[in-house]
Amino acid sequence: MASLTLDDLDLRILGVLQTDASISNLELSRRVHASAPTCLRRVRVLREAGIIARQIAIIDAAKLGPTLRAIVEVSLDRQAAEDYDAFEAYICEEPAVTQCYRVSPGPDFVVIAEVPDMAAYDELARRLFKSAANIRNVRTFFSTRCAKFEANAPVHAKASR
Amino acid sequence: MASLTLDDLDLRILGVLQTDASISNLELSRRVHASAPTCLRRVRVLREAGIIARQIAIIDAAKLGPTLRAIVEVSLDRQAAEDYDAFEAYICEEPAVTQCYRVSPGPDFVVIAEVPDMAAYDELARRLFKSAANIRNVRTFFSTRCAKFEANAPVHAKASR
DNA sequence: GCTGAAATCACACATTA
DNA sequence: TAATGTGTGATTTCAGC
Repeated sequence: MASLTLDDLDLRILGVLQTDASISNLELSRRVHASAPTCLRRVRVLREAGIIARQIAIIDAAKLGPTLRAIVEVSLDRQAAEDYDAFEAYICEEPAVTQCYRVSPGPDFVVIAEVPDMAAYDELARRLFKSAANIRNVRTFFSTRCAKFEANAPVHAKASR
Repeated sequence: MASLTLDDLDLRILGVLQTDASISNLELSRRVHASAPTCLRRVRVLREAGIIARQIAIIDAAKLGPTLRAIVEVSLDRQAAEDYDAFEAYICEEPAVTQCYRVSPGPDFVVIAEVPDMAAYDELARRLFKSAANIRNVRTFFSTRCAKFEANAPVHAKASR
Protein backbone atom coordinates (compact mmCIF):
# COMPACT_ATOMS: atom_id res chain seq x y z
CA MET A 1 0.00 0.00 0.00
CA ALA A 2 1.49 3.22 -1.18
CA SER A 3 1.69 5.88 1.48
CA LEU A 4 -0.70 8.51 0.25
CA THR A 5 0.92 11.80 -0.46
CA LEU A 6 0.13 14.37 2.18
CA ASP A 7 -0.18 17.95 1.15
CA ASP A 8 0.37 21.00 3.26
CA LEU A 9 -3.22 21.02 4.51
CA ASP A 10 -2.90 17.47 5.83
CA LEU A 11 0.22 18.44 7.71
CA ARG A 12 -1.47 21.49 9.17
CA ILE A 13 -4.38 19.34 10.33
CA LEU A 14 -2.03 16.84 11.93
CA GLY A 15 -0.10 19.65 13.51
CA VAL A 16 -3.19 20.99 15.21
CA LEU A 17 -4.63 17.64 16.28
CA GLN A 18 -1.42 16.29 17.74
CA THR A 19 -1.38 19.13 20.23
CA ASP A 20 -5.11 19.55 20.75
CA ALA A 21 -7.71 17.06 19.61
CA SER A 22 -10.44 18.39 21.87
CA ILE A 23 -11.57 21.00 19.34
CA SER A 24 -14.57 20.60 17.07
CA ASN A 25 -14.23 20.04 13.37
CA LEU A 26 -15.46 23.56 12.79
CA GLU A 27 -12.78 25.03 15.01
CA LEU A 28 -10.21 22.85 13.28
CA SER A 29 -11.31 24.13 9.88
CA ARG A 30 -10.86 27.70 11.09
CA ARG A 31 -7.37 27.02 12.40
CA VAL A 32 -6.11 25.40 9.21
CA HIS A 33 -7.94 27.85 6.93
CA ALA A 34 -10.09 25.32 5.12
CA SER A 35 -13.77 24.52 4.89
CA ALA A 36 -15.38 22.24 7.48
CA PRO A 37 -16.34 19.41 5.08
CA THR A 38 -12.85 19.38 3.64
CA CYS A 39 -11.37 19.02 7.10
CA LEU A 40 -13.83 16.28 7.91
CA ARG A 41 -12.85 14.34 4.81
CA ARG A 42 -9.14 14.81 5.38
CA VAL A 43 -9.36 13.68 8.99
CA ARG A 44 -11.34 10.60 8.00
CA VAL A 45 -8.79 9.66 5.36
CA LEU A 46 -5.91 10.24 7.75
CA ARG A 47 -7.61 8.07 10.31
CA GLU A 48 -8.40 5.27 7.88
CA ALA A 49 -4.83 5.34 6.65
CA GLY A 50 -3.70 4.90 10.24
CA ILE A 51 -1.70 8.10 10.16
CA ILE A 52 -3.90 9.32 12.97
CA ALA A 53 -3.44 6.18 15.02
CA ARG A 54 -5.80 7.14 17.79
CA GLN A 55 -7.10 9.95 19.90
CA ILE A 56 -6.63 9.87 23.64
CA ALA A 57 -7.00 11.92 26.79
CA ILE A 58 -3.79 12.45 28.73
CA ILE A 59 -4.43 12.18 32.43
CA ASP A 60 -2.41 13.93 35.11
CA ALA A 61 -1.69 10.79 37.08
CA ALA A 62 -0.23 12.71 40.01
CA LYS A 63 -3.66 14.19 40.70
CA LEU A 64 -5.13 10.71 41.13
CA GLY A 65 -2.65 9.67 43.77
CA PRO A 66 1.06 9.05 44.24
CA THR A 67 2.76 8.09 41.02
CA LEU A 68 6.17 6.60 40.40
CA ARG A 69 7.55 6.03 36.95
CA ALA A 70 10.14 3.35 36.48
CA ILE A 71 12.40 3.44 33.45
CA VAL A 72 13.87 -0.01 33.02
CA GLU A 73 16.65 -1.22 30.76
CA VAL A 74 16.26 -4.92 30.11
CA SER A 75 18.80 -7.25 28.56
CA LEU A 76 17.73 -10.71 27.49
CA ASP A 77 19.70 -13.87 28.00
CA ARG A 78 19.01 -15.57 24.68
CA GLN A 79 18.61 -13.02 21.90
CA ALA A 80 17.02 -14.82 18.97
CA ALA A 81 14.27 -13.02 17.08
CA GLU A 82 11.58 -15.14 18.75
CA ASP A 83 12.99 -14.33 22.18
CA TYR A 84 12.57 -10.62 21.47
CA ASP A 85 9.04 -11.17 20.26
CA ALA A 86 8.18 -13.28 23.27
CA PHE A 87 9.45 -10.72 25.76
CA GLU A 88 7.67 -7.94 23.94
CA ALA A 89 4.36 -9.77 23.87
CA TYR A 90 4.71 -10.71 27.50
CA ILE A 91 5.57 -7.25 28.77
CA CYS A 92 2.97 -5.42 26.71
CA GLU A 93 0.18 -7.31 28.41
CA GLU A 94 1.07 -5.71 31.72
CA PRO A 95 -1.18 -2.70 32.34
CA ALA A 96 1.40 -0.85 34.42
CA VAL A 97 3.80 -0.87 31.47
CA THR A 98 3.13 2.28 29.47
CA GLN A 99 5.97 2.16 26.97
CA CYS A 100 8.26 -0.45 25.52
CA TYR A 101 11.05 0.16 23.00
CA ARG A 102 13.38 -2.30 21.33
CA VAL A 103 16.74 -0.57 21.36
CA SER A 104 20.33 -0.81 20.26
CA PRO A 105 23.10 -0.57 21.28
CA GLY A 106 23.19 -1.29 25.02
CA PRO A 107 20.25 -3.16 26.52
CA ASP A 108 17.68 -4.97 24.38
CA PHE A 109 14.63 -3.07 25.64
CA VAL A 110 13.74 0.12 27.43
CA VAL A 111 10.49 -0.22 29.35
CA ILE A 112 8.57 2.50 31.18
CA ALA A 113 6.08 1.53 33.85
CA GLU A 114 3.75 3.58 36.02
CA VAL A 115 3.04 2.41 39.56
CA PRO A 116 1.79 4.05 42.77
CA ASP A 117 4.92 3.52 44.84
CA MET A 118 8.12 1.58 45.33
CA ALA A 119 6.34 -1.36 46.90
CA ALA A 120 4.16 -1.71 43.83
CA TYR A 121 7.22 -1.53 41.60
CA ASP A 122 8.94 -4.21 43.61
CA GLU A 123 5.93 -6.44 43.17
CA LEU A 124 5.82 -5.68 39.45
CA ALA A 125 9.52 -6.30 38.92
CA ARG A 126 9.33 -9.54 40.87
CA ARG A 127 6.54 -10.69 38.61
CA LEU A 128 7.92 -9.47 35.28
CA PHE A 129 11.64 -9.91 35.61
CA LYS A 130 12.31 -12.61 38.08
CA SER A 131 9.78 -15.33 37.44
CA ALA A 132 9.90 -14.73 33.69
CA ALA A 133 12.81 -16.62 32.24
CA ASN A 134 15.35 -15.28 29.79
CA ILE A 135 16.28 -12.07 31.59
CA ARG A 136 20.00 -11.45 31.80
CA ASN A 137 20.09 -8.03 33.33
CA VAL A 138 17.79 -5.29 34.58
CA ARG A 139 18.72 -1.69 35.39
CA THR A 140 16.05 0.61 36.79
CA PHE A 141 15.74 4.39 37.19
CA PHE A 142 12.87 6.02 38.99
CA SER A 143 11.23 9.29 38.15
CA THR A 144 8.61 11.31 39.91
CA ARG A 145 9.02 14.28 37.64
CA CYS A 146 8.17 14.28 33.96
CA ALA A 147 9.28 17.60 32.49
CA LYS A 148 7.90 16.96 29.02
CA PHE A 149 5.56 14.46 27.48
CA GLU A 150 4.51 14.39 23.84
CA ALA A 151 3.35 11.46 21.80
CA ASN A 152 5.07 12.79 18.69
CA ALA A 153 7.47 15.40 17.55
CA PRO A 154 5.64 18.17 15.65
CA VAL A 155 4.74 16.97 12.16
CA HIS A 156 5.71 20.24 10.53
CA ALA A 157 9.28 19.27 11.30
CA LYS A 158 8.95 16.27 9.01
CA ALA A 159 9.10 15.97 5.24
CA SER A 160 5.87 15.75 3.28
CA ARG A 161 6.55 12.23 2.07
CA MET B 1 -6.30 22.89 46.65
CA ALA B 2 -7.92 19.71 47.83
CA SER B 3 -8.01 17.00 45.20
CA LEU B 4 -11.67 16.44 44.57
CA THR B 5 -12.86 12.98 45.41
CA LEU B 6 -13.50 10.93 42.32
CA ASP B 7 -16.23 8.39 42.39
CA ASP B 8 -16.51 5.24 40.37
CA LEU B 9 -18.21 7.02 37.48
CA ASP B 10 -15.34 9.50 37.15
CA LEU B 11 -12.89 6.65 36.98
CA ARG B 12 -14.95 4.85 34.35
CA ILE B 13 -15.05 8.04 32.28
CA LEU B 14 -11.28 8.48 32.58
CA GLY B 15 -10.80 4.82 31.76
CA VAL B 16 -12.67 5.20 28.49
CA LEU B 17 -11.18 8.54 27.46
CA GLN B 18 -7.60 7.56 28.11
CA THR B 19 -7.88 4.80 25.52
CA ASP B 20 -10.30 6.48 23.10
CA ALA B 21 -11.15 10.15 23.17
CA SER B 22 -12.51 10.22 19.62
CA ILE B 23 -16.00 9.23 20.72
CA SER B 24 -18.87 11.67 21.19
CA ASN B 25 -20.20 12.54 24.59
CA LEU B 26 -23.29 10.49 23.81
CA GLU B 27 -21.27 7.41 23.03
CA LEU B 28 -19.25 8.00 26.19
CA SER B 29 -22.42 8.15 28.25
CA ARG B 30 -23.52 4.82 26.85
CA ARG B 31 -20.21 3.15 27.64
CA VAL B 32 -20.11 4.31 31.25
CA HIS B 33 -23.83 3.72 31.80
CA ALA B 34 -24.77 7.30 32.66
CA SER B 35 -26.81 10.06 31.05
CA ALA B 36 -25.24 12.36 28.50
CA PRO B 37 -25.56 15.59 30.52
CA THR B 38 -24.03 13.89 33.54
CA CYS B 39 -21.05 12.78 31.49
CA LEU B 40 -20.69 16.23 30.03
CA ARG B 41 -20.58 17.82 33.47
CA ARG B 42 -18.13 15.26 34.82
CA VAL B 43 -15.80 15.65 31.87
CA ARG B 44 -15.85 19.40 32.22
CA VAL B 45 -15.02 19.21 35.91
CA LEU B 46 -12.24 16.69 35.26
CA ARG B 47 -10.84 18.95 32.60
CA GLU B 48 -11.01 22.09 34.72
CA ALA B 49 -9.35 20.27 37.59
CA GLY B 50 -6.53 19.36 35.23
CA ILE B 51 -7.07 15.65 35.77
CA ILE B 52 -7.74 15.42 32.07
CA ALA B 53 -4.63 17.36 31.15
CA ARG B 54 -5.30 17.45 27.42
CA GLN B 55 -6.63 15.53 24.49
CA ILE B 56 -4.37 14.66 21.59
CA ALA B 57 -4.15 12.66 18.40
CA ILE B 58 -1.37 10.09 18.32
CA ILE B 59 0.27 10.01 14.92
CA ASP B 60 1.96 7.00 13.40
CA ALA B 61 5.20 8.78 12.66
CA ALA B 62 6.57 5.89 10.63
CA LYS B 63 3.84 6.49 8.02
CA LEU B 64 5.07 10.05 7.51
CA GLY B 65 8.61 9.00 6.73
CA PRO B 66 11.59 7.35 8.36
CA THR B 67 11.59 7.75 12.10
CA LEU B 68 14.31 7.16 14.62
CA ARG B 69 13.78 7.44 18.34
CA ALA B 70 16.73 8.22 20.52
CA ILE B 71 16.61 7.41 24.22
CA VAL B 72 19.31 9.43 25.92
CA GLU B 73 20.64 9.22 29.44
CA VAL B 74 22.14 12.54 30.43
CA SER B 75 24.32 13.26 33.44
CA LEU B 76 25.03 16.84 34.40
CA ASP B 77 28.35 18.18 35.52
CA ARG B 78 27.16 20.54 38.24
CA GLN B 79 24.06 19.20 39.95
CA ALA B 80 22.56 22.05 41.91
CA ALA B 81 18.81 22.50 41.80
CA GLU B 82 19.11 25.40 39.41
CA ASP B 83 21.33 23.36 37.09
CA TYR B 84 18.61 20.75 36.84
CA ASP B 85 16.00 23.38 36.14
CA ALA B 86 18.16 25.05 33.53
CA PHE B 87 18.80 21.83 31.64
CA GLU B 88 15.15 20.93 31.78
CA ALA B 89 14.00 24.27 30.47
CA TYR B 90 16.62 24.19 27.76
CA ILE B 91 15.86 20.69 26.54
CA CYS B 92 12.07 21.08 26.65
CA GLU B 93 12.20 23.84 24.10
CA GLU B 94 13.55 21.48 21.50
CA PRO B 95 10.70 20.22 19.29
CA ALA B 96 12.39 16.91 18.53
CA VAL B 97 12.46 16.08 22.24
CA THR B 98 9.22 14.28 23.03
CA GLN B 99 9.85 13.20 26.61
CA CYS B 100 12.09 14.27 29.46
CA TYR B 101 12.26 12.64 32.89
CA ARG B 102 14.33 13.60 35.90
CA VAL B 103 15.55 10.29 37.30
CA SER B 104 17.47 8.65 40.09
CA PRO B 105 19.63 6.71 40.59
CA GLY B 106 22.00 6.60 37.62
CA PRO B 107 21.90 9.50 35.19
CA ASP B 108 20.18 12.78 35.99
CA PHE B 109 17.77 12.76 33.06
CA VAL B 110 16.29 10.38 30.55
CA VAL B 111 15.36 12.14 27.34
CA ILE B 112 13.50 10.73 24.35
CA ALA B 113 13.79 12.44 20.99
CA GLU B 114 12.24 11.72 17.62
CA VAL B 115 14.22 12.44 14.47
CA PRO B 116 14.15 11.25 10.85
CA ASP B 117 17.51 9.54 10.80
CA MET B 118 20.93 9.22 12.35
CA ALA B 119 22.25 12.32 10.62
CA ALA B 120 19.46 14.37 12.17
CA TYR B 121 20.21 12.90 15.56
CA ASP B 122 23.85 13.74 15.22
CA GLU B 123 22.94 17.30 14.43
CA LEU B 124 20.55 17.41 17.39
CA ALA B 125 23.05 15.93 19.82
CA ARG B 126 25.74 18.28 18.65
CA ARG B 127 23.42 21.17 19.30
CA LEU B 128 21.95 20.00 22.62
CA PHE B 129 24.77 18.22 24.32
CA LYS B 130 28.01 19.60 23.04
CA SER B 131 27.61 23.31 22.76
CA ALA B 132 25.42 23.46 25.85
CA ALA B 133 27.62 23.55 28.88
CA ASN B 134 27.25 21.47 32.02
CA ILE B 135 26.95 18.02 30.43
CA ARG B 136 29.14 15.38 32.06
CA ASN B 137 28.04 12.31 30.21
CA VAL B 138 25.60 11.18 27.51
CA ARG B 139 24.61 7.61 26.68
CA THR B 140 22.28 7.03 23.75
CA PHE B 141 20.16 4.09 22.60
CA PHE B 142 18.28 4.08 19.32
CA SER B 143 14.94 2.51 18.63
CA THR B 144 13.01 2.05 15.44
CA ARG B 145 10.41 -0.19 17.03
CA CYS B 146 8.00 0.96 19.72
CA ALA B 147 6.10 -2.08 20.96
CA LYS B 148 3.81 -0.19 23.29
CA PHE B 149 2.91 3.43 23.83
CA GLU B 150 0.40 4.69 26.38
CA ALA B 151 0.29 8.08 28.02
CA ASN B 152 -0.94 6.59 31.28
CA ALA B 153 -1.43 3.30 33.00
CA PRO B 154 -5.15 2.43 33.17
CA VAL B 155 -6.85 4.50 35.85
CA HIS B 156 -8.88 1.60 37.15
CA ALA B 157 -5.63 0.23 38.48
CA LYS B 158 -5.32 3.23 40.78
CA ALA B 159 -7.04 3.97 44.07
CA SER B 160 -10.08 6.26 44.10
CA ARG B 161 -8.32 8.98 46.05
C1' DG C 1 -31.61 12.65 35.15
C1' DC C 2 -34.89 14.75 31.68
C1' DT C 3 -36.38 18.16 28.11
C1' DG C 4 -35.86 21.74 24.64
C1' DA C 5 -33.26 25.39 22.03
C1' DA C 6 -28.99 26.25 19.62
C1' DA C 7 -25.09 24.70 17.51
C1' DT C 8 -22.66 21.35 15.11
C1' DC C 9 -21.98 17.36 12.36
C1' DA C 10 -22.19 14.68 8.14
C1' DC C 11 -23.87 13.85 3.91
C1' DA C 12 -25.56 14.69 -1.12
C1' DC C 13 -25.07 17.86 -4.68
C1' DA C 14 -23.28 21.45 -7.77
C1' DT C 15 -18.88 23.53 -9.03
C1' DT C 16 -14.13 24.39 -10.34
C1' DA C 17 -9.45 23.50 -11.64
C1' DT D 1 -11.51 13.24 -13.02
C1' DA D 2 -10.86 14.32 -8.52
C1' DA D 3 -11.02 17.38 -5.01
C1' DT D 4 -13.35 21.70 -3.00
C1' DG D 5 -17.17 24.55 -1.52
C1' DT D 6 -22.46 25.15 -0.59
C1' DG D 7 -26.78 23.70 1.39
C1' DT D 8 -29.79 20.51 3.88
C1' DG D 9 -31.48 17.13 7.56
C1' DA D 10 -30.12 14.48 11.57
C1' DT D 11 -27.49 14.38 15.60
C1' DT D 12 -25.38 16.27 19.43
C1' DT D 13 -24.33 19.54 22.76
C1' DC D 14 -25.65 22.15 26.73
C1' DA D 15 -28.68 25.11 29.19
C1' DG D 16 -32.60 25.26 32.60
C1' DC D 17 -35.96 22.52 35.20
